[in-house]
Amino acid sequence: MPELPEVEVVRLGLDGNITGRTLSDVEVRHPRAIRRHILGAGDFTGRLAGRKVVATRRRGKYLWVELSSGMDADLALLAHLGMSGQLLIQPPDAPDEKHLRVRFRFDDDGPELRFVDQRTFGGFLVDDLVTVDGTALPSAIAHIARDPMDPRFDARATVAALRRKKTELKRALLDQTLVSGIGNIYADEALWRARLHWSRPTERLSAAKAAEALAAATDVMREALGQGGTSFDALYVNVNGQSGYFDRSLAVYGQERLPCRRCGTAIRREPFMNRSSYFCPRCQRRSPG
DNA sequence: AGTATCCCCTGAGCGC
DNA sequence: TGCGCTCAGGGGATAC
Repeated sequence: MPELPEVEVVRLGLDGNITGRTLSDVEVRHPRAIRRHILGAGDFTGRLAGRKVVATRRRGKYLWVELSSGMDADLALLAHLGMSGQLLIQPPDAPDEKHLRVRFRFDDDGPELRFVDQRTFGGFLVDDLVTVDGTALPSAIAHIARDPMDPRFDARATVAALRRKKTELKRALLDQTLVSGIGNIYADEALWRARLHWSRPTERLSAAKAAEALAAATDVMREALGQGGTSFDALYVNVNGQSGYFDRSLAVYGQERLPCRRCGTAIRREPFMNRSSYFCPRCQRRSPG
């Protein structure tokens, strides 16, 4: 469940299901799921056993759980879902999923947490918390910018930073060190709302239009969160395996050849960074106008 | 230093 | 049927 709304849906599910519980056995079923934990599976499981989940957090598309650690320094279990990762709360006797990569058991023998990930782009690490700009973050994501749902997100500063870049607007919106949480779906939706073409050079963008694009991204992600996120298929589900409904509200993403909701022109798809950009060729011109 | 491309993986859908 | 190709809500590691 990759973009901000989907990750937040997962975080909320984790919060209600594992906060206050203590980890016991952790089973790493696929090494790629912990490839970013440099010290390996033994260290990973050893550092988690006996730790209690005290909070769940998110920045952009990353989420983590803060673990009580007694006398030690504060620790976090950091997760990224990649393209196809799911975090599921399951009864211990539920059959293993085909792509089960990590199983987290708790000392109450209650429902377990499972990481299921078809493409293995997602994964975990146990990390130290550091303070960056007044906020505690796992050190591995110290470079990730605040996302638009962060109370301390600075829209003006982000607009200024965006306009200092020399790149295409959509690349900037996807740059997680500039603003985090926006992915391919919500970038396209935001650009459509702001009537901007994905390839608009950032240096030729007024502050007002940059602010509009950013506000549109914020709005569309907030709306998507309200609908439980975007799911086209069973890959994108909450911790209980349920899909969100925002796919019904998408104006352009995945809508190639369908009429634009504003002007009726057929939505187009263009190659973009080995993926796609969807846009309305009439509402979203390459040049200002 | 900042930006752009490559690459990691599995599976679904399509044309032939 | 099966093969080969394209495509998929990501980001890090390199290359320029």
